[in-house]
Amino acid sequence: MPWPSRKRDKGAVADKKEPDAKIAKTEETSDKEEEEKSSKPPAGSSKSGWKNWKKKESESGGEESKITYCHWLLKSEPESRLEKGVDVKFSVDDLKAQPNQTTCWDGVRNYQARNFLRSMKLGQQAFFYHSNCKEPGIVALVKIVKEAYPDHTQFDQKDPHYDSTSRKENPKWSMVDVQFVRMTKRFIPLSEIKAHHLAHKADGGPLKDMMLFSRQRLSIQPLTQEEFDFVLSLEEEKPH
DNA sequence: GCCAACGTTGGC
DNA sequence: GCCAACGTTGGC
Repeated sequence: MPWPSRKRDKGAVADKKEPDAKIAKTEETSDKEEEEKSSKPPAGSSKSGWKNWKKKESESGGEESKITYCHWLLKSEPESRLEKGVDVKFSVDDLKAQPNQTTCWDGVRNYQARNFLRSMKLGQQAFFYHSNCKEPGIVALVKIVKEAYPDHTQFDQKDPHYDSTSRKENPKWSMVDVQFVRMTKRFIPLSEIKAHHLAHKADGGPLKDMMLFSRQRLSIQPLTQEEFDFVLSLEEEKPH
């Protein structure tokens, strides 16, 4: 079942040696486990960390952590690049070439991205985004066909995303399965989305808070319904 | 290839 | 717990 797949998001944790203590305070506060679904501080985490996270959230998104997201943007690199000797390229054509045009989205090693992965629901749609390439932008629509389960690559020493600190009894990292739905009617370049984002920051339009720009390094990001609808409507327009 | 943004690490 | 150094992401 594990299809070969090389998604983006090597996250900073890929070769960390000493996890725990410190980490538990910083990112795990915001991201660790499932506690944060509720709006209370995770058990055993520092309050200040939680508060900071909440603050950051409202600053960048203007939304509360309560809102449930229904749409996503997934970054993947369409051009070859070696990571620990392994090519991490995974373009939309690579996705289409998979059995059932389905892949497991492995290799995510960033806590915030992981938590978004874990909140994905069966059938939800996502944009497939090409990053770190000549023409960054949205190329396709995909959907979640299997909800979060342990990412086996964290236990595989040969894998570039191996995490020696993760225990089988309590895996740190998750993945979902995604299936190709269709190409967008045209390529929607980052530059165009960004131009709308800038305009909307001035006039309060739907892309004013889009995470692609406020959390530029996050490889898995949620979109609000309005953001999703607006971006999708761009495929009907003439390119410019 | 450059480098800004930003997350992580580790000394103090 | 602060913060400088460091490493990675990813646009350009």
